[in-house]
Amino acid sequence: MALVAGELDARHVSRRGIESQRKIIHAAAVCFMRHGLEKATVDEIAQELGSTKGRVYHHFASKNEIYLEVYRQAMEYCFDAVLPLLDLDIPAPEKLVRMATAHGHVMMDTLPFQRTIRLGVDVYLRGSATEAERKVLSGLIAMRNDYEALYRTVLQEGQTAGTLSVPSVALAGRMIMGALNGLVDWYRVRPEQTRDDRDKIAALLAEMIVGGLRAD
Amino acid sequence: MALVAGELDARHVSRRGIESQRKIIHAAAVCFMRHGLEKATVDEIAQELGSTKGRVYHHFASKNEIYLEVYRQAMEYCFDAVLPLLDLDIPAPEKLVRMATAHGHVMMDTLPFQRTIRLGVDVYLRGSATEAERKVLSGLIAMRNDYEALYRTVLQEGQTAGTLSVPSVALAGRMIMGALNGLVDWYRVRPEQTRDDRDKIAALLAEMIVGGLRAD
DNA sequence: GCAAAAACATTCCCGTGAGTATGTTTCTAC
DNA sequence: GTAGAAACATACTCACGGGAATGTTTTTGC
Repeated sequence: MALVAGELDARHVSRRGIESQRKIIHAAAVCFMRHGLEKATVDEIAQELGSTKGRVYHHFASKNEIYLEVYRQAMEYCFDAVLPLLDLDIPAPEKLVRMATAHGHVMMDTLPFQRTIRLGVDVYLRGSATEAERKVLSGLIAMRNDYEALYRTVLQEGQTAGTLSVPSVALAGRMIMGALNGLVDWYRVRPEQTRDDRDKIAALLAEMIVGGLRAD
Repeated sequence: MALVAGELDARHVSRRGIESQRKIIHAAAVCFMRHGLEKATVDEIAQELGSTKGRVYHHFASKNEIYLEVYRQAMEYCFDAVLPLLDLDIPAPEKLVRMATAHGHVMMDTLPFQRTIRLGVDVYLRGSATEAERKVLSGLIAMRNDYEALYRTVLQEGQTAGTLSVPSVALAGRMIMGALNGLVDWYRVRPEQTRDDRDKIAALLAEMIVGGLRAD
């Protein structure tokens, strides 16, 4: 049932239904972040909505399916923020800084989602997943690889152009992702934090990361 | 029961008992890495030992306690590798590279342990833990903070000495940890991988990370 | 060599939470 | 306005796994 990982089937879905699904996904992300993927119960997700389990299982076939949808949403946030920057006609180092900054912002702005996919990644779903679910998961992992490939592309660009000094594109890509994704481990949303604070975090982080790769 | 997080009580423990505990901890780390903290059952841990649940519960009061011990062990590995380097009388950038390299090696060499603490961190144990367990966990988190502080100390050293250019010591520390710990997300042990391969990974990674912080 | 304690194995209990079955309400189409 | 389907709520089932209870073997101290 439901739209498994964006598989928009032809089945008629009302506006209200879509909106309900959106809310469930979001509530699930919050619960997953709070208690982990397993500890977060479906009842709890429903309660977060001010609703009951019936609503959740009307829109999703299983808890796994919800998780997969959170995953997909998280990846979409990343792509939406970074893809537009690729077309910019600027030197690779600058482009990389822009991409890293954007990614940092996404991490902070969509924290529950990003933290969720970090918790489970591929370890969750082992065994307890159906064949179909595993297939969706493979697609999502491929999606994440594609995303990371964007960075590698720019790294290679800079290496070729001579503006970057990258001893290993693969390793540099890993390093960038690690440093940026680490944000979800320590960043905490605080009410007194302004937009400016997040800007500064993202900018400084991006500059430090790319700094080690600039050609001197 | 058992040595909760190194709390070596006066109770007499035989050499055989100690060894048994060690094996349980190690088997648990492997299982935790494979299936996550919740999915990994105590029965499975016992099976990994070629034993039964009775053995496990003879040495540990709960599954949580095992997890805490894995956590502590993981941190100890880190400290053991990095602490000696602090006394070296070399410039901060070099020292930082050495520390980062050592940390990278630990990540790869003790993968199951490091991956385990990454899975749960503080999210696991929420609610289902006893007061005592939570207290031990706090201690372990403090331990991790202390470890990260080692890096911040050297960062500050370099900044003061003028050999490093660190806009934010706190943020730089986070960045370094993120980039290094990210290793456990993508590094996979492969039989054909030599010691040399790991050396190269650790060295390149460390250089890229610190490179962005050197004073020009 | 013999208690007694440690180091296990075996068996059982029982709460928890995913998923289901079924009822009730609200919307939509005609 | 009235079927009928979508969108929920309520109540139930049932497997799984943590931990306890209990039995058995091995080690250790004297």
